[in-house]
Amino acid sequence: MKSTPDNLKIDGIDKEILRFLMKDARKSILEIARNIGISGAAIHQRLRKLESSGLIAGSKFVINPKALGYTTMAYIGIYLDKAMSNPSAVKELEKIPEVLECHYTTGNWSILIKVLCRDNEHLMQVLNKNIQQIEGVSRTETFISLDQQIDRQITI
Amino acid sequence: MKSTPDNLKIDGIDKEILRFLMKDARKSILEIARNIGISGAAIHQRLRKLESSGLIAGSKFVINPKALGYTTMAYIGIYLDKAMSNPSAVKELEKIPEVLECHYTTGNWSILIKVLCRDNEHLMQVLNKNIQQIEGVSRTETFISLDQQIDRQITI
DNA sequence: CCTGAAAAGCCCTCACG
DNA sequence: CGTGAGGGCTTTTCAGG
Repeated sequence: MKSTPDNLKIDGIDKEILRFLMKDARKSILEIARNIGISGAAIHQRLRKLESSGLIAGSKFVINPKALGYTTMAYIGIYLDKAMSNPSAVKELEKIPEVLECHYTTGNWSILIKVLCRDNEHLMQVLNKNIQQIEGVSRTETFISLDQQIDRQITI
Repeated sequence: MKSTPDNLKIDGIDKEILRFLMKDARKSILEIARNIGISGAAIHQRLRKLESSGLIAGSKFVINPKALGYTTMAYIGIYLDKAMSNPSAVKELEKIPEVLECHYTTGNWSILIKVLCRDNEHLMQVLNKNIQQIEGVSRTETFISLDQQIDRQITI
């Protein structure tokens, strides 16, 4: 089972290890060890501890959407009819591959989603043919990201 | 309708390799090779090709913010005075570690940001003591994410 | 574009300070 | 916590089909 957040003690060396791997998940343990100045075995032990603590959610290759021709990112606020339950809307949104994030939010909308499309025309199709077709979706508000200027993880 | 730019040719095997690594960046080349059914050397060559094509933006360890006590995520729409330039606002936002994303958007706001805070009180402090203090920020609208139900990358 | 082989390097465990 | 040593696996390169 998971350990509780309270018995999680990460020191400066743990933080250094994490900072290296958050930038490059494929960096070798020995290279990190040489950078920090302790043995590979020590890094290995600390990593196992960090993994079993639940702090590490996994690792990912990040692919560059622009290289695949996906250049239009947008946020869409969705109003749902009162009769429409959030879970069944999410189930439909999951089927749309262009939907990368979905948040159940406070405020005007029921749902806020992030979509990634090839271009504005593609975005329009996703809006008209996919999102607006979902039962219970009454209205949407779209905000196109002209430029993403910050993209990072939590600072450790 | 083309889905990829012309100079980039990725076939089914490339896609399989990427799908494995997008899920787990530390999966070994040989393990991928065994799954796909070709030699490790072939996977290695294809990975080098994919890296030099610009398709791969990097790799990341994903850490679990909840394990660090960060449980409140929110989106904040920011209105800027006309006199305030976007780049100088972004420069200030970069200094706030709780700001994870920053988008220059069409629509009502000048800027849409994503923040991650420990709790609602921390969010309030970030709003009052950091964001509202930035020169040129006239008004903000905050949407707390009660639950993030989808979080994924582009489908390959 | 693939392969298998071979050298170099890394992962992981262990016994111990 | 830390270490260094060692067996086994991986990475990386290369000549060849």
